[in-house]
Amino acid sequence: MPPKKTILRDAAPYLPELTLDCVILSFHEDRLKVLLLRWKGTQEWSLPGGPIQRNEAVDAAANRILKERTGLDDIFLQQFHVFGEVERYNREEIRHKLKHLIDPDKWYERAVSVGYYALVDYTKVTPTPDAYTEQCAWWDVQHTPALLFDHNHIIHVARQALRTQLSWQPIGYNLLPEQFTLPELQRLYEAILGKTLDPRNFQRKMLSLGILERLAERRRGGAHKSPYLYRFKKEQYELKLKEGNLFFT
Amino acid sequence: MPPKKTILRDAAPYLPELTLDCVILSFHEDRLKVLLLRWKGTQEWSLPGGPIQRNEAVDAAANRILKERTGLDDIFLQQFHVFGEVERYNREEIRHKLKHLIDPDKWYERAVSVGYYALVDYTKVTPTPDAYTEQCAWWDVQHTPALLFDHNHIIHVARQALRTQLSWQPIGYNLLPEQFTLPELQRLYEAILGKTLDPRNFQRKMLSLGILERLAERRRGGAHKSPYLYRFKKEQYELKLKEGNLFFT
DNA sequence: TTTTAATGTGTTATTTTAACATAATGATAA
DNA sequence: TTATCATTATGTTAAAATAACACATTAAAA
Repeated sequence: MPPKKTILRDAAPYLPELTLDCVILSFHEDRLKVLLLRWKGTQEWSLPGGPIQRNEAVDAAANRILKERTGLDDIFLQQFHVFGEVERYNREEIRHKLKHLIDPDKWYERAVSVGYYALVDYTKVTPTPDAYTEQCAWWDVQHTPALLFDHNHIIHVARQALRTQLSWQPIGYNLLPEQFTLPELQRLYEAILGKTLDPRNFQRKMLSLGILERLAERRRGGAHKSPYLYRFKKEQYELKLKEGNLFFT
Repeated sequence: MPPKKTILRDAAPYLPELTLDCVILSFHEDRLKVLLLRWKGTQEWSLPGGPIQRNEAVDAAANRILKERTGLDDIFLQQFHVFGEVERYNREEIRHKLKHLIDPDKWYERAVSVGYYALVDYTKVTPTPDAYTEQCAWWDVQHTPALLFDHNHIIHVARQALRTQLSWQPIGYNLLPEQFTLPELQRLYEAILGKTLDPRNFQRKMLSLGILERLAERRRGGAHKSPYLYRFKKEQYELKLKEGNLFFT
């Protein structure tokens, strides 16, 4: 491989050949949603992501991207996999689809990507495109379009990781608004686990963990019996997480 | 940051600023062991690891390093964390300690490292140093010396990951020789979990999983009642793993 | 006022776990 | 040759967790 444009690359503020991709998930109308970007002048979508600055921790870069795309700070963000294959995707195809947007030399190199997932409150996000894209929107994670790069695969791996980490991570805490009902929490767990749960057993188990506080209010407006509102007792929640005692089947 | 030696670096067969570190674990005399390297002309130890080739998958690089240090192929190898801090360790200190061995310019850059752990059969390993080191040896994971770089920290994180993944990974399968006794398997689990288990309950639970085959032979030579030998039923083991049903408390 | 479907609470049988006891074994020491 | 003793194998039981059920309550809509 001949050296090329080396001065330019090394002068760049970014680490070459290392990127990250963020699977930003939320929960809305009983569905898991993922935040996607549409590239300028195309109908092509991809995950948010990008390169890492030379003087920036990888975790910090993930937080920066999360902040830029959602407006949110201090959010649960978890690295879940490194995508380090040489031929992660068809680079020629990307070069063709995005040729009007990017420097072909810059994007033609093999890159390793660190995958992160973030769990955010749908109602608090302001989806914001980046310099290369013109639309940022939530997609039902079950019905994403064919994405650029290997991003469908990355989403798949993220969801697997989320399922196995469900017991050790503060998952409800970040995906739901501050106040929520038990049926809402149950539907979140069902969406992540991909199976239905018995509401009576779910309720008993959740409450027995001692991490929920029932409020005086109920959620009004539904067609039927109005459910109680709850919020997480933050200290107890984090205690349980440390103990690894939120295992859920 | 001024550009420097850019031609040289880009011509290099390795990805700049990306490395990997391997926490190679085995089990011997009831203790978890980790494979460490001693650097030439020093008393300084570190984990095996190194850079990734431009045309090489990151997983392939980990397998290459594992093979070079142990002689083993086709071994369970799991990436567990990306160490992406800017100041992972004191680079000045490393530069001083290893100044007789390395090009200071090359090693003075910030690097991101992908952490892997491997679980190997102690009896099958031939510890082999690399070009920079003159000794490769097993250390009790509880009593490692102060290591170079952030490698004590990497071992710590690897052990945490191993504990939480104990239920979903084929851990016994790789850490033990083909034939083993139930007390040996129990002591392995105790070493990983860091706590003692009740042998009666352990035995019943293990056997109830249906992944062990009892052999006619017993292990002779112990001072007391000779225990039965077992081996894993590979298909059943992998089935259980897929189901995520090896949870162990 | 009735209907309807979602919510909250309750019951029970089964399974799993935790805690504890004891018999069998086989080299070693007496 | 026999007794000793630590280790292994197997057994028992109470407590806890889980799974699979039934049913009363509620609030909007018909």
